Amino acid sequence: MRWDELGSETCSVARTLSVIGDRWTLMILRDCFMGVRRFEAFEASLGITRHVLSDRLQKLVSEDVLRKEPYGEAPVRYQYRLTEKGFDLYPVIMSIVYWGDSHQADARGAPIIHHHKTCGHQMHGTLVCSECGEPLDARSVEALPGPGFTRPARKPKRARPS
Amino acid sequence: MRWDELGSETCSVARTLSVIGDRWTLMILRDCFMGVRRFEAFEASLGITRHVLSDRLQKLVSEDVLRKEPYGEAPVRYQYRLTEKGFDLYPVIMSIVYWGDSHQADARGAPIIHHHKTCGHQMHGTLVCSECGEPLDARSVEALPGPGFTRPARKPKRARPS
DNA sequence: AAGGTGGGTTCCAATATGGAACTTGTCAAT
DNA sequence: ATTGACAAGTTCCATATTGGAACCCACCTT
Repeated sequence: MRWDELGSETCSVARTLSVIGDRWTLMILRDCFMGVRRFEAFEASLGITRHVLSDRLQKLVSEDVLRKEPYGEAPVRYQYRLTEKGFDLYPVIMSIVYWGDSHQADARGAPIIHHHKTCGHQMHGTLVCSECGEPLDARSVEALPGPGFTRPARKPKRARPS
Repeated sequence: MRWDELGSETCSVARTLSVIGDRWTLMILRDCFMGVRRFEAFEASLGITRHVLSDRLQKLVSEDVLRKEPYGEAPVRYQYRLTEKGFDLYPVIMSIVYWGDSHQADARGAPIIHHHKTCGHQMHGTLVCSECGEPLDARSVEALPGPGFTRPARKPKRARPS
């Protein structure tokens, strides 16, 4: 399966990864959530090549995750900002951050701590059940076919020449 | 910045992505959470090439996200299973699933629904504050330097020949 | 011994990425 | 009116990474 076919899979993971699942896109989005907006700022922050950055930003804009808006006048400059759809990726980023803090941090601890303005505490994101509020773990969740389910067309094993 | 340098960045997103942030790894992990264990089963499910699959499984094993265990006897077969560290990626996968369900599903709805055995409801994962339990959104969270923080060494802009 | 299976490796062509230089439009200073 | 600077890209080429298919090997089964 090639990368551009992923988006048409009957799987929300595949569909999401067809948008954000490449080498650099999530790093770009991390920067967006940190307030980075300008082309050169992404470049400096990420060490990504301009070529790839340009390509990824365009893809994110075409997927409606970012929008490109002009600002200033004469000279007009552009900034890339998260759309609501892009904002909704916050749980993905925060889950990634927490896993990194838990499992990939050096001895000193997490590089960044998060402060919840609503309650005033230092916190991390926790995934809970939308219905009962209990923390989720894989063992207590069953996956069942939903309304958009299509039985995967199992690719026939390539026939060996007989 | 090259891919193999990502892991040494002072950022939990970068560190996490150095482990799971490539084209196929998250798809492999999705399969793991769905109960796929054998080499050929991953291949059939993903349509990934054997070469890349082999490489990714080895990387995940070396990062302690999966472990390779022999089972059966004569012939010995192998299976790849999630470690606890791998299991902890569940929130990442579920956040990705929910975003895909919300924004990339077709008109029929989500391909998979989730049933929480603990409470008996159909549900999705929600990210909440670990302290107050309120749903999180980016606007209500401040990021501050933590114990493992190191001021990023800003790469000097390459000097233009004067 | 011939064929099947699981779990890989090897090889080559096609893609994608890294690195650096070049382009375009606009401003600001000399 | 030129020179230089800056933001935001594009272009070009060398190097890495993938996709696709074939090959390998140990161990069954018939």
